[in-house]
Amino acid sequence: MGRSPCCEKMGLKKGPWTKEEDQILVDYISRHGHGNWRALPKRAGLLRCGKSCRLRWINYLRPDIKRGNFSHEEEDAIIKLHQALGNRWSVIAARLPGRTDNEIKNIWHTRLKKRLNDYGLVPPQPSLKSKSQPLKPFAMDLQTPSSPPHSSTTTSTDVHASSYCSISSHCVVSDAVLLQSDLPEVDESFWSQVFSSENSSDAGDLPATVDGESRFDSTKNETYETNSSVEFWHRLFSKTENLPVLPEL
DNA sequence: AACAGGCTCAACCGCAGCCCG
DNA sequence: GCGGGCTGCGGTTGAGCCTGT
Repeated sequence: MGRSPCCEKMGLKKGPWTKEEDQILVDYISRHGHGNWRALPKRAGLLRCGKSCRLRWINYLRPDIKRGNFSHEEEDAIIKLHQALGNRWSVIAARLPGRTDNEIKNIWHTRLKKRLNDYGLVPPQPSLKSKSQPLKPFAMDLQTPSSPPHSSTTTSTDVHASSYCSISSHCVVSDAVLLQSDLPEVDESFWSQVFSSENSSDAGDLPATVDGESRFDSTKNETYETNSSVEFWHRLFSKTENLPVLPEL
């Protein structure tokens, strides 16, 4: 095994990327795909290591990256998923289309963790040491409550959710269970649909907080106005709180 | 206006696991 | 089955920005 030597080579640039470098990388990948990351910088004419190129592409340049503030729903989803999955940022990111693991990790450490601490709800340190433990995929249903979760039976892979979930919406539910069956896979087009309609005349159908403007501010002790998404999570957890708890993931 | 402390986030580091010869 | 190379992941860092005094 051992560490890849590519970043140790002399003469490779480090630090913030310039617009020119970004452009070169985007141009190259859009034309040829990334292929072998290690070989990419040389082929593209970049004085960067492949690792750096990969990170820049995945975390910043990818066309499907959704920039901007996290919505209330996304923050809730992160909190819940973190409770269920632990620090498996890439898995959490996979449930939040358009968001990167790095971004989610940052949000968690800078805002959400602090927010939970403010409420005296210290997030547990999940005992998920092994990356190889199988996780049956599920997805957070972040759609509006007008499209209710799928009704179906409980499965053995239901994910135990948190007692501190929905802090941002003041919707704390104890020992709730996030059902895989309640959380259908998110269509990758979902976010683009939601956020493209955000500015449309149909935006009234969307949760009031989806634009991130009316976020909860724990430092000011302000709450979100009750909105449909809050009701949705409340319904979800209320509906499921008596269901059996999963064994540890 | 200046400074200090806090916060954010892009980027780096190093390990672990997967893949392939 | 083994070993080396590559990729992906999570933890950490630090520069720049923000906010309060």
